[in-house]
Amino acid sequence: MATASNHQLIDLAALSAAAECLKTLAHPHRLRMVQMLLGGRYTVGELAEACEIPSHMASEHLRLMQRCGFLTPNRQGRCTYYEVAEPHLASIMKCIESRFGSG
Amino acid sequence: MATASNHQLIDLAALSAAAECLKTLAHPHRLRMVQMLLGGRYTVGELAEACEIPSHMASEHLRLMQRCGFLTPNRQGRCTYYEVAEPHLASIMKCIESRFGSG
DNA sequence: TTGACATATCGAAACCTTCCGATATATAAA
DNA sequence: TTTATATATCGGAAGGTTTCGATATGTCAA
Repeated sequence: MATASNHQLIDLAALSAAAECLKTLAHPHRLRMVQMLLGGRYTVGELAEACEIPSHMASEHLRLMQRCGFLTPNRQGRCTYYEVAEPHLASIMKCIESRFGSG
Repeated sequence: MATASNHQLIDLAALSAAAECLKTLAHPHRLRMVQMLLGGRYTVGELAEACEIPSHMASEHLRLMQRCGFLTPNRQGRCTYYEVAEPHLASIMKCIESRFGSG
């Protein structure tokens, strides 16, 4: 049976890694950034402006998300573009949108 | 177009609520509990034993998850059974399993 | 009522996160 | 080289989370 409902419990070490990633995602500004980046690439400054925070704080949020593999930076002249690097982010974000979106 | 890709950005207030919920989920013992409870109902003691923690700490984790609407308690004699109350938990957990599960 | 058991709550110590101002680096333009 | 712009990093203050032992509550059995 391919793709059978694999309902073994995940071991605690893997759950700790998952918890780390969820903790990283669990911030309103970071969620906004991820939601934007799922639709294309943006610079630090653009993301900062969308979240209404100073860009040095956006930079810090982006660093955290880079550290757990969600995003990758891509320097282009003076600007750094960030892009989504973790494909699972799209499906997690869809879950969040279906629960919290205005639809 | 029904179910068109609803790609408006969620407002920051809703993202804050989402972040709260994610933060609550973002703990290895709480993830283990949710994973178990998606397969049936369990008592505080059973969940504590599965996580290898004292039951008064399991009780605290369960209280947090109850507070954000994930679970509901159900007293039966001396035991309290907890059950999943938020249907979206199943799909979020599936995302997590597909990324971190041993499959 | 007493004792045993299951769960819940309290208060404090230890730890982690967020945020901020200041400063550093890296690139481009003058 | 100097200046301006964009991003990154540092150190510390404020606030939140986790964990623990101690204690309280709620239920059953004797």
